[in-house]
Amino acid sequence: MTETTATIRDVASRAGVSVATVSRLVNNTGKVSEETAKFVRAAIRDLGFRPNAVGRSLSTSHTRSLGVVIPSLSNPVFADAVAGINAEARARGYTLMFTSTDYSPDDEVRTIGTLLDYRVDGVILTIADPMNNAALEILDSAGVPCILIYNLPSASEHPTVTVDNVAAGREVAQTLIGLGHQRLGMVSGSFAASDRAVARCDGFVDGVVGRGLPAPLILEVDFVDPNVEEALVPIYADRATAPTALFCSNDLLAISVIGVLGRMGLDVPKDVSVIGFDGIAVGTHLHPTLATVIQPSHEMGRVATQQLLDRLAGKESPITKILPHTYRPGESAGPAPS
Amino acid sequence: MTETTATIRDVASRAGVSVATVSRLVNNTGKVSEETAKFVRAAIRDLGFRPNAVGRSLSTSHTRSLGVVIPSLSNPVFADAVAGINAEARARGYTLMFTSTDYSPDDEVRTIGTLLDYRVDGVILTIADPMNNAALEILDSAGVPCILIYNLPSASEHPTVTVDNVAAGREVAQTLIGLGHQRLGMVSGSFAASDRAVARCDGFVDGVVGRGLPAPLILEVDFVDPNVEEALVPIYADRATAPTALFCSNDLLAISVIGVLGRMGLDVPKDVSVIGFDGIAVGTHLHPTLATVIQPSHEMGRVATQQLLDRLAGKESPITKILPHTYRPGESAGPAPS
DNA sequence: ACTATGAATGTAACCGGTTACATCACGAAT
DNA sequence: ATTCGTGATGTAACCGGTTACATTCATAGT
Repeated sequence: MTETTATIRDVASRAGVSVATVSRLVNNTGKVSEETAKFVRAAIRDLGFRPNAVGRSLSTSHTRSLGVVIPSLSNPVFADAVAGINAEARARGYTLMFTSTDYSPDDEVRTIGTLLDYRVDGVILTIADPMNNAALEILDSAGVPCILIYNLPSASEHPTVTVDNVAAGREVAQTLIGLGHQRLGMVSGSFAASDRAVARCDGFVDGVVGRGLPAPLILEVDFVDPNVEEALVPIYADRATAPTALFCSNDLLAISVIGVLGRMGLDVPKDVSVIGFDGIAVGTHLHPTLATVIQPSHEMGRVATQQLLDRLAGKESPITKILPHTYRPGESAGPAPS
Repeated sequence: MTETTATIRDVASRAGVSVATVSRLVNNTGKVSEETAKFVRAAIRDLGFRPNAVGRSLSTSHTRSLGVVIPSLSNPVFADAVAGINAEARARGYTLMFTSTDYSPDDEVRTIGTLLDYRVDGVILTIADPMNNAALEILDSAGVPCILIYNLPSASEHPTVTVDNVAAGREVAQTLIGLGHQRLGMVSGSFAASDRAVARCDGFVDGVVGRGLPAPLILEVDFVDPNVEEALVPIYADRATAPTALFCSNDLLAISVIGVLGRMGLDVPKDVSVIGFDGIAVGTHLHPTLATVIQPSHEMGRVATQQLLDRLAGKESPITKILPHTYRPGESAGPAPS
C-alpha cells in the first residue's frame, strides 16, 4: 500500500520512453504519437503517477499557489472573502496558502516573508494600512504581484477590491438623519488597524456635519477584544445627551452594541438606533434584524482572485475595483425617540 | 529593486566558501568556525538571502506545510478551528494549505489529491463521514499522517479531536425535559453530510425516549442552503401538536429557526424553546441569547495541530481526544408553556 | 617521530520535474 | 539524387537546496 510514489522516471522506464516524452504528454506540450501515448498512459495508470508539484515548481519557478493574508477569521466578513477566493482559485487550478495576522503589522511582514519563501505566485491580502506598509514593500521588491481587498485605494498604487467606504458612511449618516436623529455616534474598531474604519468614519462625520448637525461622538474600541460595555456605559449614564443613533464600523461590533444597550435597559430601536457595516448573514436572523451596509464579500474575494490570476496568465494587470454596496434596512434602525 | 533573489550558491561564492558550509550555517547542522560564519552571515545579509523553500522541500522531501480541509468557512465554528490551527502551526513554523469542500465528498478527494501533489507533511480535516471515506484511503495509501476534527471516533482507526456528541445530545434532551417540555423536535443539517449531526440526534432521541416520552420529531435540512421556513411552517400550522422545544444541530441553524419562529408569530422562549450547538460567539449577543452546547473549536484546532506536529517530529502518534463540552444556558430555552 | 582523532571544509550526487537542443526517419520539393 | 521540412523522440543540463563522503590540517597520545 505504502509504495513510494512513482516519479516521472519510473513512468518513463516502464513505458519504455524518455522522461521528456512523459512530460510532454502530461502537460500537453509538444507532440507525442498516439501509439506511444497509449503506453505512457498505461504506465501512468499502473503506477498511479501524479507529478510532484514541488519538483515542477522548482524547475518552472512558479507554484500555482496564492498567498492569502487576512486579519482574522473570527469576522465572517473575511471568512466569506476567503470562501470567494477559494472558489475562484480552485476553479482555475490554484491552491491557497493561508494565514491570519490578528491585525498585527509584525505578523504581516513575517507571514509575507514565509509566503515568499514558498514562492507563491501572487498574494491577496488585507492589511492595517496600505500607506507605507512594510509587507507591501517586501512584496514589491520581490516582484510578486498582489492585490488588496477591503483596503482603500491609496497613493501606494496597489490595486484593491473594495467598496466606497466614505460614500457608505455618508449614506448611513443621511439615513439616520432622515429618521429624525440629531445626536449621533460612531463605535469603531481601532483606526490604526483599519483604514476602512477610518474612511467609514470620515464619510459619516462628513454626512453629519454637512447637514449642520454637531459632530458625532466617536468611540474607538479594540478589534480583537472590543470592550463595548466599558465604552458605552459612561456615555449612556446621561441618556438626555447620549446619541440616539449609533453607526458601528462592522456588524460584529453592532451586534455587541445592541446586546450591551439591551442589558443597560435601552431598547433598540425605540431608544437607540444601530446600523452596522458588512452585511454578514447572521444579521438578518437577529431580533431586531440588523440594519447594515452590505459589502459583497464573497464577490470581492472572487474578483480579486480573478484579477490576480489574469495577471499571472499574462493578461492585464489588476486595477482597483470599487464594487457596489447596498444599504439593508433592518429593525435596528428606527425613528428617533421624541 | 527587483534583483533576482539570491541563491545559496551566490552566497557561497560571495563569502568565498562552499554551498555546504552555507547550508550548515543556515540550518545549524554541522560545524562551522566562527571566523567563516562571520563572512557567510555578511554575505547573507548583503544579498538578502532567504532559502528557497521549494528547493529545500525537494531535497528533504518534507515541506513544513499542513493541509487543512473543512466543509465551509461560512460556519464560524470551522473558522474558529482554522484560527486555532493557524495559531499552533505558525508557532511551530508550519504553513497552511487551505481548502473548503462545501460538504461535497467529490471535492474532498479532489482537494486531498492536490494537497498530496504539493507534498504537505500532514492533513487536518473534517469530512462528511469517516467510515469508508475515499479521501482518508488516499491519505493512508500515500502514507501521509492526518487527524480529523469534529468527526466522530470511528472504526476507521483515524484519530479525531472532538467532543462527546452523543452525550451532549442526551444532555440537551434532559435539560429540555427538565424545563417541562414534552413534545420535542430536532432540526438538523443533512445527516449524510455530517456524522456529528447524526450523533447529536442519536443522543437526543435516546435522552427523550429514555425518559418515556414519545420520540422527537426530526427535521432534516440542507447545509448549504437550509430552507428552515419550508420545514417549520407545516409543523407549526397546528400549534397544539407541534414541539414546544427544538434542538438544532448547530447554532447557525438555531439562529435561523428563532428568526423563522418569530416571523410566524411565535415567541422564543415563551412559545417555543430553542437550543443550538457549537457555542459560536455571536450567540451571546443575540436577543434572546442563545442556549447552546459549547465546543472548544479554537482549542480543538490547536490540539489537533499539536498532535499532528508531534507526530511529524517523531513523537507519539495522534490519538483521539474527546474535549469537554459545556452547556451554556441562554434566554432561548425556557420553561414549557402551560 | 608517528599515528589516531576530530574539527572545518569542499565536491558532487541527488530530490523530481522541465525543456533547449540534438537526432533520426520519412516524404515532398527541386 | 539531394535537400529540406516536419514529426517523434531522446539526452542532459538546470531549478535551489541538502548531505554523504572525501579531504585537509592541527593537535593529542604513545
